[in-house]
Amino acid sequence: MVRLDRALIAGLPLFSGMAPADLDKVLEGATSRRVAKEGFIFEQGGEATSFFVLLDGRVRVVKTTPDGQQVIVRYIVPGEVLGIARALGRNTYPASAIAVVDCVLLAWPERLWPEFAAAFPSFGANTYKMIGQRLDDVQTQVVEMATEQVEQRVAHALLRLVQQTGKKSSDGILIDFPISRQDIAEMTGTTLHTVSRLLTAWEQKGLVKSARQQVTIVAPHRLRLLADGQTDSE
Amino acid sequence: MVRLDRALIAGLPLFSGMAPADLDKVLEGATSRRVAKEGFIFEQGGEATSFFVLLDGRVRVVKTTPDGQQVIVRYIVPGEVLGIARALGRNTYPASAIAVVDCVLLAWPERLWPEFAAAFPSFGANTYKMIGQRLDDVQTQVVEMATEQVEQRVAHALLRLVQQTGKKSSDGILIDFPISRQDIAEMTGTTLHTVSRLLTAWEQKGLVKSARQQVTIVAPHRLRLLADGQTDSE
DNA sequence: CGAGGAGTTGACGTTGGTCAATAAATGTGG
DNA sequence: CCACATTTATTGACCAACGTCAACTCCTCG
Repeated sequence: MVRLDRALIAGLPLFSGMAPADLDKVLEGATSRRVAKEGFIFEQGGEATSFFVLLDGRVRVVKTTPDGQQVIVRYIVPGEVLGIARALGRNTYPASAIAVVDCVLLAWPERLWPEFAAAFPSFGANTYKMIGQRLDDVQTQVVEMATEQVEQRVAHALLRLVQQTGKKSSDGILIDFPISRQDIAEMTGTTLHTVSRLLTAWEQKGLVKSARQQVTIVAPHRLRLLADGQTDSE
Repeated sequence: MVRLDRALIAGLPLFSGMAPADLDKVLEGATSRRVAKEGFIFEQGGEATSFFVLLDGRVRVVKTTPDGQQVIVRYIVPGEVLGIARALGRNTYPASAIAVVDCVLLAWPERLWPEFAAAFPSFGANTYKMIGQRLDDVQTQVVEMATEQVEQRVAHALLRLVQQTGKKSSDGILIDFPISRQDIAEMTGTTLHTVSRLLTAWEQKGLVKSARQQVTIVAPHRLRLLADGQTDSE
């Protein structure tokens, strides 16, 4: 068994404030896991056996309705936690997690969560913070969906992705993983057609550049104005 | 100072599993508070000083957008907790809480939350469960907003209210607090006009009965079918 | 009794979804 | 390396859901 290096997790918000020796103890319970692009990390409705930290890659968290429609709940970037269903009192996963690109994760059995929370005080506090942040995010999303037009919602979604995974490129800021029109539609509750039309319109105005499974934000500031409801007199 | 009786909180999920002596300790930090109908319990953006348990009444939790639009995030019924912002790492309230009818609450200074969590293990576990439930609720709401038509969303909202606060009456199940068309609209991201039209249509079909600030569900099962997308061939 | 809040309803217009056809890019097997 | 299938994206035509605007009624409270 390969010994995992504590440097892997030392910098993560969830483990911040913990002593090096404690980090080693945490790592004793962990196993590392690779998941190929488009592979499932866990599936909606499946028994919640493990929770994860993403070390490398991108993960898409998706909820599927009984009639098969999909909604992308969030994207996960390295350093974030996923699959903490049981820690929150559930014993099945409420959504599916899918590798957007090849991914590397650490996995722990769910039963260790309460042990960690009991043994390491900062772990518990960090958890509350993280969940609080997440609750906030999703509540903001509800407000957006209730009050904004599609154009604003899509703009907000792109800006959030840029914030999370933006990478400077020659043309502007690139969303650093493959993302289709369909994906954006599933994040914002619209259709790929409408997203396509919006992106081409924005491209003509010089706000974004897009290609197959790729979006670059050229003028973030102007996109933000649009997202916040400026009717963009042009 | 009036001594509060531990029976007030003994039955609540948040405090379940705690010893009577511990309940008394918890109550030592509490003060009771009355808020008149339409009064604010706390305000969005205000410094988070206290968290609360609702003992009697109904509370509406509302988020207001920069341009003044309102979204009703949830309704609180007796026994539930509200205002736990700081426990989740925030120091301002992310929404406003307004008494829908005259209310009685218990209030604790926010700084006691971590103390309770540290001193009483079941308190921490109960908190996780509660937050988990709430996260789940609001995520379900996002999925609904993304995939359903207005009619289904309104139906789901009413069914949820019935579940939470339904009271048997001669005509069916009454939503047991004053609720306007505007309120329902703010829960579902639509307009009072559309809600009004839906309710009159449903009333003609015998699904509901409505009056000023009052809704009674006559045929919950048929409303559920409608909510779940049966196009209701009639 | 008057005013303001809540609700209803009609007419109309717009947003954005549906349907359909086509093109471009990517992967696959021979 | 080419032919073909598949996935992704674009774009036009059409239309329905639902929001907007406006007028009016009814209830409740002071």
